[in-house]
Amino acid sequence: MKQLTPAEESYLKVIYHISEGGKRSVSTNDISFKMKTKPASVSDMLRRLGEKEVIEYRKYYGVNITETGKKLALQTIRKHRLWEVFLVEKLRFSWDEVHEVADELEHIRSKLLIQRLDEYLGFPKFDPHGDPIPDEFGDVRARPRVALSDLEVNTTGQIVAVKDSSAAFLRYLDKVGAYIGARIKLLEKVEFDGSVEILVDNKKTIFMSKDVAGNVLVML
Amino acid sequence: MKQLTPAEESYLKVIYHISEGGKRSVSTNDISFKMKTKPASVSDMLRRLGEKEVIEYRKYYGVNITETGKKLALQTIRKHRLWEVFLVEKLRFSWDEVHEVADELEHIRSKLLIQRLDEYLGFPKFDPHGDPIPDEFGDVRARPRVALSDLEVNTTGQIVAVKDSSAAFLRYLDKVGAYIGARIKLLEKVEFDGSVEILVDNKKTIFMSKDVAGNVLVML
DNA sequence: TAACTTTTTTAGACAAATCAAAAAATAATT
DNA sequence: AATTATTTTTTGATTTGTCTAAAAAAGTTA
Ligand SMILES: [Mn+2]
Ligand SMILES: [Mn+2]
Ligand SMILES: [Mn+2]
Ligand SMILES: [Mn+2]
Repeated sequence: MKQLTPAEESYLKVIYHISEGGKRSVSTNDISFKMKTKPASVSDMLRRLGEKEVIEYRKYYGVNITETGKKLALQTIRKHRLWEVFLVEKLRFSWDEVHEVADELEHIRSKLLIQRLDEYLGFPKFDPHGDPIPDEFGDVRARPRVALSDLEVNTTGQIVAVKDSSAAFLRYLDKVGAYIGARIKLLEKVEFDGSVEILVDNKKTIFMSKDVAGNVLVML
Repeated sequence: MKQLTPAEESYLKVIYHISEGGKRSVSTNDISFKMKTKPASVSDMLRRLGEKEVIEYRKYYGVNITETGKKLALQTIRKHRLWEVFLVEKLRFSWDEVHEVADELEHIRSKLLIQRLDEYLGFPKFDPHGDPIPDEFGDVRARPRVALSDLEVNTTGQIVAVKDSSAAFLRYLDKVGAYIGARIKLLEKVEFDGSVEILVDNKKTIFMSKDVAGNVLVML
């Protein structure tokens, strides 16, 4: 019985994402925050996910995702990101509009659909936010990336992803003219507040607060 | 409260389709057959749909769809058919593979998605089975069509739709070489069993049983 | 009209997903 | 270590969607 319901898939995806954030065990509260549900609902869901053996659940001590759980989560993430590419590349959505729709589309269950979509999109390796798209076996080829805020002055690089992909943040980046693929050079870093000044495509200078720069990921 | 759940949308769509089939009131049994659920489940759903005023429900006497119900059903049908076009035109699905996937995709709720999909597909007027795609206001421009079995000998026409769009039937049509858009001429009609012989694209002759011909729709 | 058949509804149960309120366990602080 | 604060789980309810079995209504036939 490895078949998950849409809700279970969503919870598992969230658990996977929090796990990847480095922390050892994932807490009920963290999940409830990300899922926008109450902790009581989470406890209930954890019991079910535990029964299906996609997580290891020790009451009061949080959860750890299992290997099968990880595989399943990566399949959902793959679908989510492929749909995001579709929405942006083919339907002219902007990168801040795709997330909610992809959150629905990711639960459509058809192997053929995803294979064909992947092919149709030209087997993309990254989604509109620069996140890697797992292959059909759940393998992700991650590229080394560093926060813009951690760069040293005069270093050059390329914006490859964003850490925060909330609509508000993405629209802000649009406004200031930062985008995935942009060639950048760190011109100045203010000691006082950690804010930075960067040169984009050898043309335009942008100022960013430390907070913003910390959510922009760069490949050297 | 005009928002329907996916299940409610599916029931309503089925009720709409049966209604269009000419019958006055739609029976619980007919719905249960099409929905592949038990009559008891249907009764329950009819109560809910009645409360939401998308159908008029008189216990024991079947249901009639209301005007608002019709509007909503047509929106779901629009989405279903647009997705079918997408699957066939863009993802190389064959016309017998699209139905189940479209039945899932049709419930994705995003106005923008459907607008953009429509635009991306070039505002198609018919789906892969020749059925008309309602516009965003629920208007359908139906074209006059007649069953191949009702044609007179020597009449010419064009195959524009199928009445039965089960995978088995569609694959059979593929096998014999009948397709939407084919120019045909009725060569012979056997009195004995109602079977017909047709000429396709002035090239190939096909034999069809009365049953098959009755499910192929032609425009003169 | 009465008896039988078919259809439909009701009653009672269950699984999934959610919540609020209360209880229990764990963590933090004096 | 005892008290307080926080987190997590439990309990009990609710909604949606489904089922089986039983009851009721409608339709058909003799
Ligand atoms: Mn996303
Ligand atoms: Mn993304
Ligand atoms: Mn269909
Ligand atoms: Mn169709």
